[in-house]
Amino acid sequence: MRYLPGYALRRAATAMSAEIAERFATVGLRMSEASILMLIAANAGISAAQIGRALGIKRANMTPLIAGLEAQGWISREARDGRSMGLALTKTGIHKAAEASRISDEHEANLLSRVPAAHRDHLLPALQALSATE
Amino acid sequence: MRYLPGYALRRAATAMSAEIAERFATVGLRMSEASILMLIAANAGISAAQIGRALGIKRANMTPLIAGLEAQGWISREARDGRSMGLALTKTGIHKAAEASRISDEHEANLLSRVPAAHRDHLLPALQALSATE
DNA sequence: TATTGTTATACTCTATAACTATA
DNA sequence: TATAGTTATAGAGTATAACAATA
Repeated sequence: MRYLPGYALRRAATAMSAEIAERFATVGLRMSEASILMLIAANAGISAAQIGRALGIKRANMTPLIAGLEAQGWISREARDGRSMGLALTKTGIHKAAEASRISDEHEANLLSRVPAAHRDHLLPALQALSATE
Repeated sequence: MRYLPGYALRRAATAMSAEIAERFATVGLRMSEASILMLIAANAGISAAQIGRALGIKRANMTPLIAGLEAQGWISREARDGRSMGLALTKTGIHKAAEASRISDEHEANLLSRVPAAHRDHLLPALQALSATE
């Protein structure tokens, strides 16, 4: 069973997700929260719906996520127009997003270091071919 | 964000898992059920605890899975010793496992076909390096 | 003591449906 | 009509704790 690419893909993703989730947890973040903070850091004023589309999170599931980040004092919301809110990081949110970025970078570097050099440069393009929307 | 291997890994695994889940659903199977049926097909007499270890499913979560497969009439249980049960496929279970195998094979072939030829042979060893227990 | 199977429970992620307000 | 945000809800997957019976 281990020789099946699809199976190996799920196992590797599970293992790597568990690893970065554990790293994010050390600073009190879940993976979704860390991803959202980093996305807002790079795109101030982005809306919840736009984040959902970028990260593949349904609108209905964004609501409690955004509310939680706001309750922690990490993001602020300001009306863009009558129906959408622009999101931005607060001062502590900027710090939190920086922690998330540092952890993400460490994780990505660690991940790549575990792939034998002969295969390393092939991993990303292969994975991108699989998640390409047809 | 798309250029991060860890992120691409999660996205690819999510996309491929959704695809095979949809394929399995056409024959009334969930991914976990299909995996268990295929594992029993290749290892008659295996126990629930052994399956759990092989597939990364906790013992406590195996119980309702096995009960469901038995309720469908796909597997039978026979005492191996006083505390463990050997699992085997019934006649309809053999048919169901064969359907699962066919779907799995089709999915794996389709998956590989989507990876550019230059990267194809590198995917499996790269993924295996990531899920290797250290 | 360790393992098997079990029950109960809970958390996360994901999904759909329905609603209001606005573009 | 389509979009944004919200609420309620449900199904999976996964996790721990505890227990009885057995190895």
